[in-house]
Amino acid sequence: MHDWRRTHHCGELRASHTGNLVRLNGWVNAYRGYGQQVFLDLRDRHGITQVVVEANDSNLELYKLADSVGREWCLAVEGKVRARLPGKENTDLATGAIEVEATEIVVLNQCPTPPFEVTEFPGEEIAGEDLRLEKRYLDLRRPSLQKTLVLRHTLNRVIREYLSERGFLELETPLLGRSTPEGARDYLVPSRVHPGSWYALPQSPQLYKQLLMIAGYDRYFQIARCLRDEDLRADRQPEFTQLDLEMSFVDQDDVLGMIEGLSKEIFKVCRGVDISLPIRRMGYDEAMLRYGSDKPDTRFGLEIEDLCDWAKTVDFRVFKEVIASGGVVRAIHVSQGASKFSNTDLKPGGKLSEVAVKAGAKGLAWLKYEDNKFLGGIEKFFSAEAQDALKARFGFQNGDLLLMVADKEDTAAQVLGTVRLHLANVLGLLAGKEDTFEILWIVDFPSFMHDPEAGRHIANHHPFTAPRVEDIAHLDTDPSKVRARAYDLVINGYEVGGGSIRIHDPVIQSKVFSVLGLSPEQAQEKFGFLLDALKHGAPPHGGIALGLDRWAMIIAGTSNIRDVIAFPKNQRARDMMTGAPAPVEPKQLKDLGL
RNA sequence: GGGGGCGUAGCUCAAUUGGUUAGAGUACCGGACUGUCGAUCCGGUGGUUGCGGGUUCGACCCCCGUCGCCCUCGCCA
Repeated sequence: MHDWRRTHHCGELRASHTGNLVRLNGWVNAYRGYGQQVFLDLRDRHGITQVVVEANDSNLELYKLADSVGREWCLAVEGKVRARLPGKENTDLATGAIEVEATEIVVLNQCPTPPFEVTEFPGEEIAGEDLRLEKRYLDLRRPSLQKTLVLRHTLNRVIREYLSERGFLELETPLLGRSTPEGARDYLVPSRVHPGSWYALPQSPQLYKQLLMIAGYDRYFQIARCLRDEDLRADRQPEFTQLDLEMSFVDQDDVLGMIEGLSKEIFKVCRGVDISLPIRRMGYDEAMLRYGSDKPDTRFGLEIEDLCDWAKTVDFRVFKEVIASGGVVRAIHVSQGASKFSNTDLKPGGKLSEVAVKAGAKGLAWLKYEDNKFLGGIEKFFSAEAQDALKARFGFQNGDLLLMVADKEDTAAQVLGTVRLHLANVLGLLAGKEDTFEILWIVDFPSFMHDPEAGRHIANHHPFTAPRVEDIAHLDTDPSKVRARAYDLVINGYEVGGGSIRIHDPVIQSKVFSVLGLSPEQAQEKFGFLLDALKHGAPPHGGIALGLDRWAMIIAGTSNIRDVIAFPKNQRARDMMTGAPAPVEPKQLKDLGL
């Protein structure tokens, strides 16, 4: 072959190309020998084309070569496009009307028998993930994984177009920065020039983008890699990608509105789904009360009900004591749930009870309603009137189940939030919801949470989040009452974005540092550059960051973040393919003074 | 660091709850076949049951330790 370079890709040829002399480059997806014929499916990222070699008197060499190739060999094929025999078209392939009758084949590279099958078959289990991650270059040949990486590209493209059209500048910020207190554990990089000193890789470009606002770049975005040295989860990687965005001279509604428009565009282009605007907003307190979570999955019901008023009226010591000590009694009513859980599941040590206990509950109280009466053991503590009130409150039907938790408010919320998600899984409430996207803003977060271990307040969002104007007075008196001008974006129970209006007043910023237990000296030492910058005509500004890996997960319909990252780390933060992290040469350490 | 699950042929899984020679599908190798398309049919190779120790007449199975992978809590401003 004088030139092996392709004239077409493997998803391109149609009946209209019949008679053309073409060259294809690709990988052997499948081999089918049939007597004196060989069929090869040649695959590239665009599609699959069938190549055929028929033995005759003059092409013995070619036939032998075609008969000898293995899966995943890389080939160049030259041949003539011809229509398939009538009735032999393959409607499953875009190129199924034609085939290429090979006149010459060049083996660009061989491949040993792959350690797992690259070809995917519906309903068939693919190889284990650790093996696939070790040979990721083969795994990434799978069409489904190629589709998710194309999605990542489309997502980035939509974002760049949408924001550029609206006057945003895509600007870059340093990877080598300064370690700051608060927040996640930093990845550190030793300085060779300054032995004993360290750079930190960014947890986010937070401070730089605020400084860009102060510098007058009033609409900024960046598709930024962020790094946090914390333990991994199914939806968390140590390095991940955020759409980082910041705007000057805006309030909360401006940022939310901009992201709502962008979200609509993303879903339209990347998923073909039309979401309706505006996106629902829910206060943090309401989310915690009704769903026991600040990132509620609202695709199903099972909402949490507060039973304090009712619990006060009953003669049940457990409830009485909890209420008396300032706690709450809350419940989930599971319609027709009684038969789904045996008394053994519900009793202490039982499956469902353990879910609650592991989430922090002391126990799970329960009532079944069968034969028009309550059963479960604790119903004897409830008077007929109390039982009637309960019945009316939930509209009890025979077969219903009530799960109750009495505890401190935050514990009760967390426990029932966990139980609620568990119930949804066990009861299959999310089946058939693959195309449902429940999007909502969570707003009005408390600015600070008290950390009993450290004996101080910690920032709920981050230390640069502006308090609501009417709450500023509480900074000096009772910081726990301060609500933040912060917002999280939640889709189907995933936190996919979070941001805030920032503090642009150096006095308030200093006050917040003080609430967080930073002395003026410490604040000056760690954040002096920011406090100084805020004095130099800082504009009001705010922004948000979207977790693009999670967006890609949701749009791609996977619950595994590694499915949407080309070269992810495993759960112990190791790159299974390269073996990173790995020891380095002693000389490298010496150069760094380590 | 805690809790849970898993580890058997290259791959995906089974092995009747401690019992004879650890099986199946697929992949791979060989053979047959001129319209296949997850080809089919016939035959074949392939096992330190993650690793180490223990209990037992006997261990894939039970016990102890250890390694690895996954989920989760802590952690993730």
